[in-house]
Amino acid sequence: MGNTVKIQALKGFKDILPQEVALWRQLEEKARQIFERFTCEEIRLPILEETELFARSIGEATDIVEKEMYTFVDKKVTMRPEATASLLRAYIEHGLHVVKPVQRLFTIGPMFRHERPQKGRLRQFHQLDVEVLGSQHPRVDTELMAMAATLLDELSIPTSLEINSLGCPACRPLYREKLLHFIEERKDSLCADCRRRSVVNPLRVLDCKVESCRAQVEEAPSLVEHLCAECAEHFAQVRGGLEQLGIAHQVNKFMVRGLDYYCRTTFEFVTGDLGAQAAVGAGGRYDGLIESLGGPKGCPGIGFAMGMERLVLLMQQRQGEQAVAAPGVDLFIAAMGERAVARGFALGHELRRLGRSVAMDYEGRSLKSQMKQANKAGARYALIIGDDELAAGRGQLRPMGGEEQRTVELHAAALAASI
RNA sequence: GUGGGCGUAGCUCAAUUGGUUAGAGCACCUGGUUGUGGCCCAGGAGGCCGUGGGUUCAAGUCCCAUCGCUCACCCCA
Repeated sequence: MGNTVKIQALKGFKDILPQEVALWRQLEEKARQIFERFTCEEIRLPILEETELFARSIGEATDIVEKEMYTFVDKKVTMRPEATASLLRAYIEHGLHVVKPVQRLFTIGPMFRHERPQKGRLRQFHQLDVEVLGSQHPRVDTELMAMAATLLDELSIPTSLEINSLGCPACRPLYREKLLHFIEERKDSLCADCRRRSVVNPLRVLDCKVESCRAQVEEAPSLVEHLCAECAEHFAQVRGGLEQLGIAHQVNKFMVRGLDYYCRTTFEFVTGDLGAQAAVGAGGRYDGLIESLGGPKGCPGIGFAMGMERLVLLMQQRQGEQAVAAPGVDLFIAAMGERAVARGFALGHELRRLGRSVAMDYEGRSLKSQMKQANKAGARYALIIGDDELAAGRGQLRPMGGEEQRTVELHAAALAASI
């Protein structure tokens, strides 16, 4: 031990310890329950995909593809940095559009990005991901946001919903030109990052956090004012739908998305309780993407992802560190002496086969110590077996709640019935 | 990739202007008369003070380096 090198988890990779797992399960169960209420079906996807898939969908020039992917260079495969690409690959590969004209799918699992970790941001992180494929109806957009809002609401996580429209290939290029012109005019007074953005991804200048940039951007031409007739109508209907359902939201005309594939509706659920990581969920429409990945022509899609670490952090803030109920132990078998332990061991197995959770200590500790363990394990009953009990074929069944202890037959079926 | 903060027991933290065997709480183990949990009491175990150099009679404490964690920028869920 002395001179072995300590091995620890990789930077940005975290163990989720038993105590925390309870919260994760709570989140997963609630998410599945609500997604299924909105008739979404679960799909499970591989973690490794061809590198090409992500390069084509997310965009060659994005930070994710440029420098954050975990790629096996020699094999040309990558650990997924997000779920949409994989899900669409599966959708196309299995011809799911033929099976049903509108597919509602969700998936839950780990994603990988080689970023510098910080609060609410890890290198292996987990997302809830929902995609609706095959419809461009604005009600679908609304429904998806309604579903996310429902989940957050039922988790008691307060957020605000911000929406915007990014236009489509018909109107965005025109807007982009205008924006570039606007940026060019005041290039000298923008921050260094924004000057870089103006080349790489001009829309990003809109959501710069630097105060001096923000002030100027206020006067920048906005996306929503330059939408084509179809996009404007679509956006109006999405907003109308949200109002109809009573879902609070506000238009943030400076909200853009980092991934190339988004068009029209984009949205973000934001919180002020996570430091710099304000977005707990975000998504948008990507009508051209499926076709560009080799799917059916003109097939539209929309989806969103939620960061589970961020949700869990917020759940912890809401619920405090209160110990979530440990998995209940029905019976703790406290046996003294080798023969009694042997008998208890066999009895315990039978009880487990009968569906009871049974704990036992094999270390030969004192009865007092075993009772302490039973208490700590949260056992509902303790069964005490010693030489006397063994001889009589009976044991002492002690309810841990404080009720009177009684003598019981050492038969699994009888015991199972009384605990 | 760039900055700031922090590294002492499993966890949360103490340790005077550098001074001798580095402490506490929680958790853990064993007891508090025969074989009975929670509360209480007593005892025990548990640390190369992140690592490596340096200054000094003397370093957990000061200096340098390095590694790690963390927050923020960037980017994003």
